[in-house]
Amino acid sequence: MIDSKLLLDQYDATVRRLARKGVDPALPGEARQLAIRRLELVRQVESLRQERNAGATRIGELMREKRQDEAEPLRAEMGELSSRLEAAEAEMRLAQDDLDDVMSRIPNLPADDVPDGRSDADNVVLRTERYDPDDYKGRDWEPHWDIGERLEILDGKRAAKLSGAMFAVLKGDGARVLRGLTALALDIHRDSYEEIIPPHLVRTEVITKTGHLTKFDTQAYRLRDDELWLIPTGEVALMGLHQEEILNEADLPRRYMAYTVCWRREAGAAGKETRGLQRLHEFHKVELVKLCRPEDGDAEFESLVADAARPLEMLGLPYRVVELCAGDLTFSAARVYDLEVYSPGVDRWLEVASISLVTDFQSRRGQIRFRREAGGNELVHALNGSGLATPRVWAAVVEHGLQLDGSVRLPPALVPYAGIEVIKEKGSPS
RNA sequence: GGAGGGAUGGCAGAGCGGCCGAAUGCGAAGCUCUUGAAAAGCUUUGGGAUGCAAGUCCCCGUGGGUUCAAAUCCCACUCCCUCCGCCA
Repeated sequence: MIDSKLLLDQYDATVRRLARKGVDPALPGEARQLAIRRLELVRQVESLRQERNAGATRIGELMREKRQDEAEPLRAEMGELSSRLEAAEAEMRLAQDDLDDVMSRIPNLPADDVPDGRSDADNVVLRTERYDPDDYKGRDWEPHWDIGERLEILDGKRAAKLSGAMFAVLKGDGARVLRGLTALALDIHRDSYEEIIPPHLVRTEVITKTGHLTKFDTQAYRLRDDELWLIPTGEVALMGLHQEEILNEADLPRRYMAYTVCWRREAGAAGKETRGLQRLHEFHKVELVKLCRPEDGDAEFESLVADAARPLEMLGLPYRVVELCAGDLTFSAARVYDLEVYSPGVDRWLEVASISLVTDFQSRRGQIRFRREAGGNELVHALNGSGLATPRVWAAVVEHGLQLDGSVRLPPALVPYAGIEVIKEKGSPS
């Protein structure tokens, strides 16, 4: 949620900033009217309450002085006032609910230096590392799902038998590669991020306040018999950690990482772009989250991008950094960089990490604050990014490792973690 | 799943329907004293809304109710703890 005061104090500028994200001005306009209405009602209610309190105190005094006869008429008067107050309070609550409802549909403001644009076509490639199209000419490349089935490390048929489309079964060396990737990622960040193993089921309240559950976002799976949700990303659990807390300024920044399973309903049919491990209902991910002071947000963002790129560097994968334009930013982000790895098997860039500067958008709803040493409490700024999203990185490692004899050579950095160097076809000579 | 107990400030822990945003203790911060430290003394020490400010208003797990007036009485819910059962 953005600060509703912005709609009262800096309306025009706010509408302009939201417009860059493609928000119809009618929405902030409606919110502004509701905010004004709420303020009027708050003032009205408070003055009525002041009157009531004064009257009640007076009655108390009269009672103590045994002046019943004087108290009685006042008491009748106060009864009447109280019912007026009750009505005003009910109206105020309604106005507050209406305002919250509209505010929850307004996305975060884009950072001012985010490029203009409407869709992913307007995103900006900031840099490309280790990619040369010539490297991929003159030989055949194979998509990871074919390699996986051939080497018997990925079993799409049985995954479908167990759970349906967009699920995966990894076997043998395939499973070891996944386990190795997560261990690698956790090790890389062990000195700068505190590792957390959170619950994978969270309360409605927690997932709502992270902005991952809204009226139009039904990504998350819900348990039938309990008021709990399967986390769609570790971010939900990590951001939930400090909800309703006031941290000390000296304790910031907080940097957390968590290796979790992520579940997403991914409403919409399976198809060409979801083959293999490209998009799954259930996958494993190492997530990075930071909470920091507002003034440190930009620097923390830059270092988070570097941290997210580090595993790709170590694995020797060609990747590029893409800055999302204002119109393509996610709902709660002020700035997003995507890391995309080149997949020779499908000849596409696949998003393997998304790093977001969320500013105070999530902490406002979750009430995650910090106490300034100079005095006063403020909302923390939050950032999140993938430390390593296993399925797509798994796919990239397998596709890039493909050798002319059909086997797959793992990147040297992964070897100690996976415990193997080359994945060969079963029964082939070793 | 069954039985009982509880929820008040950073923590512990009082709180007759009005003088209670709330005693007291601990913790923390500042100051005094001291060569320094400790000890002692003094002071400060929750969150939020509204307002230029003074102030006013709200918050004692959450939501309702009774009342002129609720931390205090009533109802519902949630969570936590203990014991029993089940269990990796």
